[in-house]
Amino acid sequence: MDRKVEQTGDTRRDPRRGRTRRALLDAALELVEKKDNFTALSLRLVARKAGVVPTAFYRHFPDMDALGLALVDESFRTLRQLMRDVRAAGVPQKQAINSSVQTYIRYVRTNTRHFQFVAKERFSGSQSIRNAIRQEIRLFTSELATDLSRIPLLAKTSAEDLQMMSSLMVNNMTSLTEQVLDIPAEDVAEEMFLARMAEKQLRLIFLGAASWRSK
Amino acid sequence: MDRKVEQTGDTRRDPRRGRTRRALLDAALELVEKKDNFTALSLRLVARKAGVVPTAFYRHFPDMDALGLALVDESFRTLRQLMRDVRAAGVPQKQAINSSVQTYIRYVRTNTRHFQFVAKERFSGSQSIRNAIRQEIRLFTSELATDLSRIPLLAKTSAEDLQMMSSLMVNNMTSLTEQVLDIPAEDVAEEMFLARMAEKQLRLIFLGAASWRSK
DNA sequence: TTCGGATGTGAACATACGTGCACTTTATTT
DNA sequence: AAATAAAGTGCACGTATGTTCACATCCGAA
Repeated sequence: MDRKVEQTGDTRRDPRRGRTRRALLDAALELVEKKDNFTALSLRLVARKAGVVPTAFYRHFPDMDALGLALVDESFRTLRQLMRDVRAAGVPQKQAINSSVQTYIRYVRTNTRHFQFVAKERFSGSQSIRNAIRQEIRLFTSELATDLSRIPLLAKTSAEDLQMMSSLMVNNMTSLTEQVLDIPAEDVAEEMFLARMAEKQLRLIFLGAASWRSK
Repeated sequence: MDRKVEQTGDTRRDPRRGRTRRALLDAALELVEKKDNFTALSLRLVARKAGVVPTAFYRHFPDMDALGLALVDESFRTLRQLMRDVRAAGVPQKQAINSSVQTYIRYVRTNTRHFQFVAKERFSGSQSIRNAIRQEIRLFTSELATDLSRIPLLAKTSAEDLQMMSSLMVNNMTSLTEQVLDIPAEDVAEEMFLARMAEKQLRLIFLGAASWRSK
């Protein structure tokens, strides 16, 4: 954030910096797939994969943790983009559930490495990374809750109950994500099965929400 | 399992073996809390914490991965015990949901370290550990599905839909578990809030299941 | 063209790790 | 009391890691 120069010619001076920075981020993402873990990566390993000497790492990040935080940021930036697109198309009604799930799965597939990273680090990452991820998910859930409040059927549902419902849906999406990541990309049959299950689960949740009375 | 001697005097010869084995397992569990990760632990670190020289480790496990698998086994053994207790008390009806959630949370609290371990390694552990955990959860979900099938209201629900519902509930439990683990044990207010949310979510799921028609 | 800061390099350090090996200790079975 | 196998020890090795420092190279600004 405070990285950019205050002058206008930032893009002309940065190409080199930008490139190895990207290379480091990509190297880390790629290595997370192979080495089970982000914590399991070493600064030297990442630098090596990025085609750079270990000490060059420090020119871009103070330590591995900072790199991890950058990855969290990146991951949710793309997710937020998706959310915005979906929101622009209107809140999914029961009819639109199926296509939404399909879209989402395709999205997860095209951003596998970022989702893998988040799924893995969500609970086993460093303290700061865990916090960052949790914070993003919290935000995401809240936004979904306000989306829900605009559905006529849920117009008079209490704020707490809306939050409860959206967290239920986010849970479901999260779990779907992790299941999709856990099967090979070629197994389309299994993927379609997962999709059908997720659609049913979402539909069931909507059913429950429809007949929900605050008690 | 093939560890016990075939003779009768197993307990007289084993105390030493049994004790350091336990010490190693406990050391690992304790260190997982501090070091974010099981993969982040080193054989030497665990041995040190267990009060034993590194090479002694090999007398009990071929490598760290084996230790991890033993921990998975242990964790789910206790969870299965809980399941059996609950089942003995009958499948929770709507009235019993609240007390079930309370019971479960208390259970998570008294077995924090095992649950922490599973939550962390579920996605970021080694291949074999991930598989072991997934297998256990799958089994757990299936058992819950057959439990659900015994509820009169769901008597004529298809097997697939039952599976779908139980996985929805397991997701919810999983997420509750992880949320409970993420707040300090002293924060009873937040814990009660989580409990109330989880109860509502379960109730909503039951509501949805009740008005579920196979399509 | 020259200058200066950003980016990348290379060597070196202390430290930690996994594992192999020959050994001592311990406790039970004969 | 002697034998034996399991459990624990101590030492050594090759390898990997994070971080330091002084130095080289690049490239836009002056």
